[in-house]
Amino acid sequence: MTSDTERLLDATGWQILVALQSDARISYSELGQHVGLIAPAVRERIRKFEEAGIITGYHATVNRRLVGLPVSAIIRMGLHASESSAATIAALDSIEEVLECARVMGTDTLILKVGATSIEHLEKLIDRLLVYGPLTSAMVLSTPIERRNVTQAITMQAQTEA
Amino acid sequence: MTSDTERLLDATGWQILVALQSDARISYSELGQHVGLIAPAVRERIRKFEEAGIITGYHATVNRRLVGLPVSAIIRMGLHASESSAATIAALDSIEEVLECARVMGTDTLILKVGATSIEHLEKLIDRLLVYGPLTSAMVLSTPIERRNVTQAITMQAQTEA
DNA sequence: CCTGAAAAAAACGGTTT
DNA sequence: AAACCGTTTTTTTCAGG
Repeated sequence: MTSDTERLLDATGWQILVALQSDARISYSELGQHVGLIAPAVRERIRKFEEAGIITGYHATVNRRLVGLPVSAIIRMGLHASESSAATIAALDSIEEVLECARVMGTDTLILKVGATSIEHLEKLIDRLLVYGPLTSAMVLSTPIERRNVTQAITMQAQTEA
Repeated sequence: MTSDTERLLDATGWQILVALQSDARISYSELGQHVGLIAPAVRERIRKFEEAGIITGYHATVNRRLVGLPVSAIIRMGLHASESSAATIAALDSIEEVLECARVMGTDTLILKVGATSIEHLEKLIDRLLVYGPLTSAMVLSTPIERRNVTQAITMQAQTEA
């Protein structure tokens, strides 16, 4: 955390950040009432968060099951000797079923989260991915923790432990 | 996809859904101009999406590195014979560093995404998680695909393939 | 799904500390 | 530099068709 950003992240700043993680469509006025500021002040704080790159976007979350993607899987993959990491990532970027992709250090090289309409669809997707490297697939049964807010507490906990 | 939801998911409905995934704070008026509807009509469409559970929320995304959580890891875990899945999930739910958790079918039982302030913090977190079962950890080096919109195309592709 | 009016919120500029 | 205040403009909301 640079000194530039920590100036923005006082108690009020964190309150705003947490509120927007919980409900990105809250109005500046209502948010202001929660944190004890007037709407334009809230607006200005948020603008600075965006400018600093602290807030990278606002996104609606959709229930994939209800829109036709009931199947999810987490796929770990290595890379064939012939496949460069950059080329593989570029290829994955063009596969819409790949919802997330992390480059990791460990047994595997990439870990993907994918969505599919059916088991058959998933099978075909796996075939397409096998081109780039060996896979280890795990079907998602449920998602007990879908998304957790980043709070000031997490970052403070480390300091008290240190 | 039930018949109840697919009535909402015509071409316009999908346009709205994709737009809100890209920018959850877009105004109804602006969204209406993109999809060829007037603001109240857009508002009503969105209300139905929320009512049907298709849109589950609107969330700001924060750059974890800039707010003090530069370290991320994906941790796969089994469960000790003595630990029930429900109890473990409840315990994980109280650990703020656990940002996501999926129950999976495969070699492992749970797959977590965690955030930490430092390597030391991550090490202590792993110690706390080890209580519940054996772990396999992979440090995240980068996230080439952070989040991809769910589009109509994905759900259609399967139909054309079938 | 559109129309039109009322209410609310956002955006803008100027002022204070 | 940051928050407040008041005004203008835009957006949202709600009635009815």
